[in-house]
Amino acid sequence: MIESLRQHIAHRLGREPENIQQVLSHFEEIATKRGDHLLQAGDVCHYVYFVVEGCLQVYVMDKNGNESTREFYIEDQWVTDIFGFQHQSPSTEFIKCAEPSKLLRIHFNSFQTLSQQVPQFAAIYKQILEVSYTNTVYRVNTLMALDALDRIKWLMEHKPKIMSRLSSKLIASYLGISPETMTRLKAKL
Amino acid sequence: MIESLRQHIAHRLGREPENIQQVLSHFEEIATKRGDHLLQAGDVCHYVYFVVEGCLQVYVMDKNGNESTREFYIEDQWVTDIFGFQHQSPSTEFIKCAEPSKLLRIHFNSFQTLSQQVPQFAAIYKQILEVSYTNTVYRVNTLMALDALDRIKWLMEHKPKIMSRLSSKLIASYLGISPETMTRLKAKL
DNA sequence: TTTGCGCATTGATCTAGATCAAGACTTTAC
DNA sequence: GTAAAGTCTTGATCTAGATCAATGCGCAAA
Repeated sequence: MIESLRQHIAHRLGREPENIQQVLSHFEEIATKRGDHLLQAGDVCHYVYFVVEGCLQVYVMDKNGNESTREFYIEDQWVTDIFGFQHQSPSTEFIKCAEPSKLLRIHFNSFQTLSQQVPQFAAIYKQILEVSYTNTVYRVNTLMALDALDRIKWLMEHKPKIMSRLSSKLIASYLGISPETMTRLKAKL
Repeated sequence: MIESLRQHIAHRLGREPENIQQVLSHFEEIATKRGDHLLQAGDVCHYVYFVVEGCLQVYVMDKNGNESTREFYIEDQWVTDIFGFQHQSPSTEFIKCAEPSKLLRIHFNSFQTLSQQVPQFAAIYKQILEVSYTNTVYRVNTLMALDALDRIKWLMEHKPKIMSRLSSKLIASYLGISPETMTRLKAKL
């Protein structure tokens, strides 16, 4: 399990750093069932998660109690509530397992230590930030500029794994449409 | 004009770094009129801009030719099309001056040089990335989970400067609603 | 000072997508 | 294996917000 993180890091840096063992030693393995929550809105997020296997859903709850999914994270991706984690303040988001998952997690304290002491770790964090920011910018633009049908097409083209692995209901909550509309629009593809 | 960037950097780092002059020397001052474009979709974005005075609008065009504004940037903020800039690839976004503005810009080559050679510059860049990412995450969540009226209230509370400085039309394009709806909802506040 | 263009407002109408409801199907739990 | 719960689909209806159209109002250019 930790092996998959080792490879991820080596791949990101283009080589395996000499202090990789020090980095890996701060991570803890956990296994979850579908539906398990890793974070509830209002709680402080103490961890960054690395998905070894499975899928995590990050969402908020609207005033009618509907889930709006900001993002899904699958194998080889990093997940946290970035603001709440950095400031160790209550989160506005939920993190839930959309599939039974195998995860590695690193605690805030370890994260701080590694960021300061291991330049390679800081470098990876910067890379993750850039990719995450870039993705989120696209997310805003597709939400604003595309209608429901084009958002479905966008997802099929850009995130085919998400499209095929998850339930229509979850995908609808990611696309900002109701499950019924999802059904009807899929017929038009 | 460059003085404002000097202060911004000193403030971000908590002190004025000894090599500040080297950093500042890579920036070029430009002044713009309202409506000037700094980037057109399809072009490669060669610069990162620092807003000394004024306001920049970053937007995309939907298939009906409507502008969807991803973000407005005012004094003391950094602007670029992050993905296109980093990869020096054609942009999907436009950057336009929403007000006559005074800007400092740094070219991609200089940016690369400073990132590699000046740790303080890299540190500031990481800070900007974190803040930008955090803001964009909130943007996705407000777009998805709030209705039009609540998005207006959110903007008034969290970005009062934007709300009071810019035209209703521009604000509507940021909130993802039509100018007519904007007029009608403002009456309900 | 005039001309004209972009913006704001208001009213009338339209529509994409939501909501409500009901039946069939598929997982999950014991 | 059966009960219970969640999911998918289809139909009927509703609604938030878009679009179209007309008017008045700044404000910028000549």
